[in-house]
Amino acid sequence: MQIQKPRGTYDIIPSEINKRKYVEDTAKKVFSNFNFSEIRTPTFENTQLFKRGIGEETDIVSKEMYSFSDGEFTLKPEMTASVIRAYLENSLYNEAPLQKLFYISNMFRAERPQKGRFREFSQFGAEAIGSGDYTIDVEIIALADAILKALGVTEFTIKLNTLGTIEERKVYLDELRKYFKQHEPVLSETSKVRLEKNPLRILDTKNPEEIKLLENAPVLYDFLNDATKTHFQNVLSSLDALNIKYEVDYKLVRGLDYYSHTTFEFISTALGAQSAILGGGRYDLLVEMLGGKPAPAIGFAAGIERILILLEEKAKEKHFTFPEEPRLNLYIVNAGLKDNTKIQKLLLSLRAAGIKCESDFLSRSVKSQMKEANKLNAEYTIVIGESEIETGKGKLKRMSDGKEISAELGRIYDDIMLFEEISNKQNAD
RNA sequence: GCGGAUAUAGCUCAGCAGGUAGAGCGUCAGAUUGUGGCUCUGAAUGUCACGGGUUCGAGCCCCGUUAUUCGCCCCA
Repeated sequence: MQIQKPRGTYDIIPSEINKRKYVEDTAKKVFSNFNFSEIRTPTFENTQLFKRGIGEETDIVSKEMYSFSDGEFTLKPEMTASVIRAYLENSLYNEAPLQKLFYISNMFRAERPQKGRFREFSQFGAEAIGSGDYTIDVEIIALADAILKALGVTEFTIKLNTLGTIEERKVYLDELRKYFKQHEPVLSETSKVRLEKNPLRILDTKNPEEIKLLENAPVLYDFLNDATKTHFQNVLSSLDALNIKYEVDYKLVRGLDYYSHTTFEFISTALGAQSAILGGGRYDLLVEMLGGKPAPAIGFAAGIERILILLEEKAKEKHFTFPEEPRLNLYIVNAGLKDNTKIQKLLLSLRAAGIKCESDFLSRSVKSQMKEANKLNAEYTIVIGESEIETGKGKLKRMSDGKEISAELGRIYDDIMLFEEISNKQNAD
């Protein structure tokens, strides 16, 4: 048996790489337009960072981490904790009061793979650290929205909620606990555990009986104070003004402990069980939890594989095409030269001039090389054999229409330019 | 961690009452002397996922393993 890739991982072969590049490049462009700066952090961190930053009781930390060296280190399961750690460790707060950071990176979670879920997966995301102003909430949501739209992803719904502050939530959680205690027999085993540790997450249940229970459960929003409500309403009215459509979902809770105030998810209608393509929210306490001077922050992360699934489906239905890699400019056919250093010399000078070019390395026939040039979608070909070497001249052929002009081997670059010029003129006439 | 489905050439798949495999696409090579795309001709490639069992005989039946996939949990 051959060795296979580990479960939940994938190879990106050359014929597929353009898709991923498209997503990454598009995201980068939009991040840059929003004046977010890229940050990169190590692939693994001290396990303690995630335990403190994400929360011991979360699924990610309690059962999905890839840890090694006796648990000392862990492959990063998400980026936010790492970014905050780097923000603190490099004292970025001293460089500017507001840091707008973005990342594109792979993550690791030991989950059971299924559609749109892998053990090694990629996210792009942003973190804005230093502002508690609602305007940055809007900026972050608008940024996420802009990237998806720039990518050509349109079939999604933005769901918004506010989780308030810890103090507000405390009061609410007591009420919620009381409510669920009354109905404890109906609760599932996992919900019973959550009742003790994090009752908020029961709101996230998919169990039909529990959903029924939720209808009469106390609603968090009723327990929030005016400042919190105003913050949230300001976010909503700004989004209205920006023409960004959303749905408020008071049952939207997120799986990570650090969220407060605004939270959101971008849900696709076309993805199956893993419908969230992007998620995020405000986390005003995380910086302090990780040992820094308190700083409010908000961020999001988007699943690249899930976005790719959506785009691939659109491409299949011809509603979308991925950009291709730049084509080969020139293929030099070796017509029986045993010593190919002359050709390689040519290749080198052309490549140095920015021409993407290729020749034969299999000693194949002229015909085969022409076929190869055609397969590679080369713009031009030139056949070089003994006589071309002697005369220093050859015939430059344009593959799109088969036209040829004579070219000097010493100045193929110029001849290609000349070719374009001549035919442009002809087209103009 | 728990359920369901699947596992035949690089890809998509066919195969049968159980008699040691086929198509299309792709790849490669040819169709007169050093020139592609269309067409035609030909070729290569499979321990039919792995291990065991039933049988005179298994890709096809049974068991196990592994992998893939969809779902539960949770998340991007």
